[in-house]
Amino acid sequence: MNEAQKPGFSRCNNATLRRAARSLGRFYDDALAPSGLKGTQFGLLFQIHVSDEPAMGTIAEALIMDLSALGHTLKPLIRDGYVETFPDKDDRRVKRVRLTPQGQAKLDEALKLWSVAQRQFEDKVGAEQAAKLRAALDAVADLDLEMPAAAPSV
Amino acid sequence: MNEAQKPGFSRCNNATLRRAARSLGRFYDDALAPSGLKGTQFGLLFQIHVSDEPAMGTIAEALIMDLSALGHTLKPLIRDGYVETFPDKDDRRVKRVRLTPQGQAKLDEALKLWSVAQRQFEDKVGAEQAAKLRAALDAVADLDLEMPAAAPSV
DNA sequence: TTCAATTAGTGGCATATGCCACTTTCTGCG
DNA sequence: CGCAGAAAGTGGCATATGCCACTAATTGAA
Repeated sequence: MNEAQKPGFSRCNNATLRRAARSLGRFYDDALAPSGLKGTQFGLLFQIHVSDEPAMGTIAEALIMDLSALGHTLKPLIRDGYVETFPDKDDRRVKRVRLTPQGQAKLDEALKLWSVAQRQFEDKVGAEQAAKLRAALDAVADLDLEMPAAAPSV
Repeated sequence: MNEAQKPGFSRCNNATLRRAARSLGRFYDDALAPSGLKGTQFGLLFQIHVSDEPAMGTIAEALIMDLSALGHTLKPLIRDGYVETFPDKDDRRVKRVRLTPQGQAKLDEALKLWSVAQRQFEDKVGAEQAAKLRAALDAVADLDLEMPAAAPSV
């Protein structure tokens, strides 16, 4: 790859991040394939699992994803019977989410496959390096980035 | 966010990466919004720009994306007149891609918006840190990760 | 030369994500 | 109490990505 190609391109933090995400995503997807889950779905099931019947908004916030996107992503998981929703007792606007027994089982199954990929990855880059990378990524994700927004004088 | 939530989740390198990508993606998307381009489209136009009438396969390889995905992503850009394709002179299977004059203009326009976002980001995390992060991400993207693939004895 | 295998793309199908407009509930204030 | 405004989701629409099956064009070897 000559000077003009990747280097110039990779100065963009966003593009570099997406590129890495596509690459790693395929790897984890492949690893999880036997379970029938995608990496994203696995992550979502796991997030639900470690939370306590979270509200949709809570999940969306934790994963930094759009609420409606979460709704869309949840649909196949509900359709396949891995997840179910129910209204909050005190606020009928709130919809809570939990794993079904099948969802729990599927997650357990996927966790085994995930471990293999995770270990493989960490063997390659080093557990320490991986942890640092994740920390850096979390920091980036939680940055309070905002466009100058046309600098309102007020 | 208590112990059970983000920390457990964020042990997954893939999930952490996607989360950061969603977050940063929105930031760059917002910045580019006035141009009408998404971050991905901007990246794609730029990649085409710095390459020399690349074949689709070449672009897909550089961006580590599926060839068919590239084809899909290219469609809106072609429809909007920013990009055009033409067959390779020597190999009729190969389809080459280039920016139209409008595409070039749009890229120039978007580059200004991109710079603002890029600068903003680097002011926050430090240019040095950002460069390190990109290097780490490129390293991850280019890792030769492969599943044991059921260890074929042959 | 001829045909099997390989290579480059396409189209269909499915998930991943976002934004926007709209509905339903709540909340807070007058 | 009653209504304006906020908060939580939904549905529609569009792009982002991948996989698979299939077509067209090339290549390599018999």
